[in-house]
Amino acid sequence: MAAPRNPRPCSIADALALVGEKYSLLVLREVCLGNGRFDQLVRNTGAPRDVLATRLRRLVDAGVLAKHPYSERPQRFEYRPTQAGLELEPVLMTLMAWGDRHLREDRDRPMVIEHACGHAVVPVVTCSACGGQVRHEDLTAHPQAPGWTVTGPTTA
Amino acid sequence: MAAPRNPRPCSIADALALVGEKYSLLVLREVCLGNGRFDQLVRNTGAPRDVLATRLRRLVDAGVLAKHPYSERPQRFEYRPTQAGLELEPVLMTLMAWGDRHLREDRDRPMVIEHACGHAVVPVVTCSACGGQVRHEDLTAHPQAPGWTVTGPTTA
DNA sequence: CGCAGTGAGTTGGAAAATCAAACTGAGTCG
DNA sequence: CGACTCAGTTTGATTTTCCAACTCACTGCG
Repeated sequence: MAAPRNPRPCSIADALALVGEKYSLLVLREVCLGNGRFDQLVRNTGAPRDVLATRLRRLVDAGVLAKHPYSERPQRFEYRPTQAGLELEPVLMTLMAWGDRHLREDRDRPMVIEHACGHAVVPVVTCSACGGQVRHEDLTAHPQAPGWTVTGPTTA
Repeated sequence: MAAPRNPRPCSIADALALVGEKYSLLVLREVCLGNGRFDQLVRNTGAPRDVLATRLRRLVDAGVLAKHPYSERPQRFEYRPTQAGLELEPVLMTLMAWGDRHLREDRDRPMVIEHACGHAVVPVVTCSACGGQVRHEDLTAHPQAPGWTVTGPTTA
């Protein structure tokens, strides 16, 4: 009885519950750029210090970031991405490309990422099975949990 | 004057400012799945109704979603992704794959997306120039704005 | 007609998160 | 010693979120 809130079970939701809080992905961006110190993170993300401390704790606990000491004696740490953290970087790249494309008319992209091949990265999401692009019209969703359809739950 | 907070200028930040608020990407997920009606969105995302209304307004204003009437007289609408919205779907797919990989040990993925090629989508982010995978170790960042380095601003 | 029901929100107030600035504490530098 | 750095923590004030209840337009049903 009483279904308080049971939204669709989904790894997108799970992922966002972890890294979707305000500033978390900006922290990851900075950490991937090599700016892993607390005060750098404050400056570069704009996060309030207390919020940042909270986010960092969560991300470390979840295994997305790890703390690395860069100085004993005046004990100092630096945050770095774990393997899991690094694997989120393609998500950031794709999001950046989307922002560049849709949130800026002109060519004033504030940051360009260069790929090992020598070109500016323009990420394309592809299907690992066929190599083709992952586009909406080529996708069909198959919810595995009972009761969760894609055309509308209809509940009954 | 007084520089209150000027974080790094970046399209990731801009994109997140728009679609990074709680529930926004879940709304987009549902809308891409074809569940674009208000009450469906409430049920499937778990968002409070007032928050959902606020998010929908923003996403429509920003051109990520559009309102489509599916009934005159008892005026009823449905939200659908615009082209810009659809182009965010690959981001969702990549995020879902990350969640499947890192937030679940077993193979109980709650939703499987099938690609036109017949296989379950396992998205890979590639460089459009060379076709190679976009991985951290192959990337070099080039901030375009002055004062924003990748090894630490140093401010001075 | 009268009245329960649906869809798409809006309203009101309590609870939680965010924000800014000041503070702490270990330790170094001059 | 006194000033400074870094990595946070504390303290209140401000904003958001959350939830339940309510509205409004309209559609059946009997």
